Amino acid sequence: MQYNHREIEKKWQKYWADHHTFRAKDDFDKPKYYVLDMFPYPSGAGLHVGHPLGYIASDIYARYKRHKGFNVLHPQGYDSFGLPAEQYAIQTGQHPAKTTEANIKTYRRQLDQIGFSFDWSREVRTSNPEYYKWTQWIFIQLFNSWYNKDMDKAEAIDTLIQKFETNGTQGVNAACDDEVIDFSADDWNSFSAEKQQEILLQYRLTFLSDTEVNWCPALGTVLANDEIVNGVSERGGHPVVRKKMTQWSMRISAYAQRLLDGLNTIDWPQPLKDSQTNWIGRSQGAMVSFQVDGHEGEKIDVFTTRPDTIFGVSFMTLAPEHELVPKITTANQKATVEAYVEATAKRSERDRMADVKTISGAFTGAYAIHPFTGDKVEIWIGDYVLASYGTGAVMAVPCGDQRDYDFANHFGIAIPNIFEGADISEEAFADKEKTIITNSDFLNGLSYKKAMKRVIYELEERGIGYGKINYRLRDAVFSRQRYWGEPFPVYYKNGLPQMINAVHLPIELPEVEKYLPTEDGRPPLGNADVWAWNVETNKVVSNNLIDHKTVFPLELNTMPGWAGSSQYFNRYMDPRNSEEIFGKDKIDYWKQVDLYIGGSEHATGHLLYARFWQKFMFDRGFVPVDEFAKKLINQGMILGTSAFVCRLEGENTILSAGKIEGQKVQPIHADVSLVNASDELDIEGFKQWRPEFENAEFITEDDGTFKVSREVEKMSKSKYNVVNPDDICDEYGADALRLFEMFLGPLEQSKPWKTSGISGVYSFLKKLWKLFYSGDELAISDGEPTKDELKTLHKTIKKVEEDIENFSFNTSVSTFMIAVNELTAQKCNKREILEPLLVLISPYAPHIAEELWSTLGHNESISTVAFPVFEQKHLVESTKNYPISFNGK
RNA sequence: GCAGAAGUGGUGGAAUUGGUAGACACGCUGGACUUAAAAUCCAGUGGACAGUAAUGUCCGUGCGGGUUCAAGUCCCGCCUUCUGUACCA
Repeated sequence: MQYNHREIEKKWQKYWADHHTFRAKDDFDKPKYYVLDMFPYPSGAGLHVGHPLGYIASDIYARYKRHKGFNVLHPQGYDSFGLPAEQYAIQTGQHPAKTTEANIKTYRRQLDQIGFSFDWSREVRTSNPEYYKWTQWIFIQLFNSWYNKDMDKAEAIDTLIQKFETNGTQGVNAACDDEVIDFSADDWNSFSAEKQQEILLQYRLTFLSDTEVNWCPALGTVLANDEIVNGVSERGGHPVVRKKMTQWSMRISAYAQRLLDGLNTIDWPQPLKDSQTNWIGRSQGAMVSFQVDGHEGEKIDVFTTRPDTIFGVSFMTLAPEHELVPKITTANQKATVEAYVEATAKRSERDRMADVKTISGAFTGAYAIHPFTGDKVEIWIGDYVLASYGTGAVMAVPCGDQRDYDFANHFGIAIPNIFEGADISEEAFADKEKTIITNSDFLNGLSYKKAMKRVIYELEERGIGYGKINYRLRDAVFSRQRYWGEPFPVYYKNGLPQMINAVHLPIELPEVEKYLPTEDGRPPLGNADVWAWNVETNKVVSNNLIDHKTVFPLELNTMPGWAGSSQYFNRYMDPRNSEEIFGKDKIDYWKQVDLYIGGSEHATGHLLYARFWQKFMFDRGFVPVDEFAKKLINQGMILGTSAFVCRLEGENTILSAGKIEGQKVQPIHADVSLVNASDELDIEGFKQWRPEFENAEFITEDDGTFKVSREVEKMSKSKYNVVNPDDICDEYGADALRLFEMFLGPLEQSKPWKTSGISGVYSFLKKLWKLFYSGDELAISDGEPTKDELKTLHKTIKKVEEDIENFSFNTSVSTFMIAVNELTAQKCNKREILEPLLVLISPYAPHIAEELWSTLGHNESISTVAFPVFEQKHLVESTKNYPISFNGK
């Protein structure tokens, strides 16, 4: 019998589906293991061979854990709300639900043919109302919570109301808006219900506020900071401008410190932790107030990480957008300042970033009073100070900060030196360790550390400042002006948001005529005719009925992409529960993801928000652990190996790779499917594919072949180097694809794909098959294995087990090859050797393992057969060559 | 600029703890089978030099130093590539 991958792979995929082989059981006595892939967005383009890399790795691990006796949860689903489907809807008028459904079908077919052991009975889709019901539910929980800094956790809003009722704001230590007012218990109790709601909104973990947002006119929506790359939208590369809008926000900043601390408790890659640490951006320093000379009551607050250098302040710089700028600018300087402010406003964010070197600014004519010396210091504006960070103002210490130094130099401002023994003639001195302060009154002679302590003490003593820890992390804007996302369970009464009672969820996305914003600039849901809430019937009703008494308008924004992906890992534990987001017994058993595999591009988006929601859910007692994923691995990218033909410049002559030396040529991408394993181009195929070269002259190598030159690039359609897993599965089979993807190299590294290499693993599978068959006959012996055969088996068990535990899947594939090569040489056909070998191989190449396992007479799937146990005694040698070394050789 | 990762044959990579560098594959070369090709199988394959040959000698893990009986691996200094991030006060 011949190895026929097409037949056996189909057969076993059907068997697994029919027998629900990979269904995770809620068998609470068994040890559990939860393996999860990052939520895929089902794009219209389908999968290329780079996408399944992580899925294959996680699948191997999941199957391995089943062999090891674990109850394995290995689910899959779709992050099915998102921009591309909506953009497509805008262009074609097709409902995004329809295209999403079609894309999911393609995705599912592609995933199925690779033989993954997913428990599809638990599939979730974020765009499914049964699922987003719980996304809306969590939103309501966030709305009904505040952050108690004294307890360092989120609490129900009721506990805050109690505090207000008994003591007012006295003793309340909460994460809240900046401009909250203080009041007594009596005040509170005399406030109108509306006023009380307005105040509470300033404390809730999700809240409405007028925020400066990143507005993308081309996409017609706001974008989160992590959705903007180099000042343009990540998707589409459209320009982004700042704009003030009323938006829902999430008070993630309340969790900044805990998000930072939690990183120490989880086994995630260091680069990923570093980028989260960076994004949170903790810095320790002090707030200092500077009075403005001649403007009674006006002060400039600055945050500084170097309060020890305060005696080196020789000017102040405000961001051009700073609110004080128009107030304090003198008549003399007005024209200059206004011109500068206007010029910076015009410069796009992108220009500002691209052009870091140019120093610009303007003097306001006003002066601030140095809080210690009482000296007058000039107040400047400059665009190197960002309005969005800190207070939008800095105390400039040119001798200790390079940007201040450059600014001072450029405008001829004095640079007083406050560092003992430091040379500041060329550049600023910023070495904290070597700092000794001088020319600084009470700080003279102190080191950085001592001076910090002392100056903060003085600032607090004199009431002009205080020590502070600042975070770069901003509260996350949670509203999107989009159609294809979760609707908010919110209606408006007198302009104040009201939560719909959770028992009436889900609030389903309404039908609209058009998916674009309305003509008067409201979000797409503004096009819906039936989008109002009746508080008596608790139903969504026609807009015509809005009377602001029993029928109210519903929220027009929808939630952002990360809403649905921030708790999906918990929902998988109990995905069909319609009473609760998940049962307590289920979450207590499955607890958290044990192994999470996905790309590093989610470092500061999904992975930060999901950790935030998990901590919130933990605080409120819904989940038992405050980190959702114990271990995380970032799989590397699979790159394409592009093929080029070279055309002689200005002529219609195309040269083979060996003929281009010394010639002026232009490289042209050739489709990789037209190139064979020896880099030879199918010239006729190429001519058909690019008819403009039909009459071109092809200069071949001396042996008559035409060779392309190759280069490793990102896999993309435009580079014609995309390889489709469908083709690979058809020609070589899923087992070969799985083995080859692992064989390419270490999981976490990026590596180039070259289809020619797959013949190696394919012939390995054929050799494995041949161990069982002699000609057409199954030839298996029940005889005693020899010493050598046992040695081969046991060293393979040892190595493969170590490899899987270390996620070193590439090396176990070579180990299999060595084992099969050795057993072939030994002419081994012993059941006692081949059966355990099949179990070893089955996580990697499950179809062939199942097929051979059943031909050995087993009626049950191999998937839960115990993993073979390594025995040291088989590796002991009877004779051994000892290498002897002289001088290390 | 900052942070992280990586530099090993023609190519992907292996060497998990400092102990025979290049496992396993791809490709290439030669051979068998075939009218021929594909497929399959067998042998060889880091470089240089010497020898008819078996074989031997030397050089070799980005570069320059160092530690050690012994370094791809450890230490110091540089170079290059990739990835992330950036006027963050």
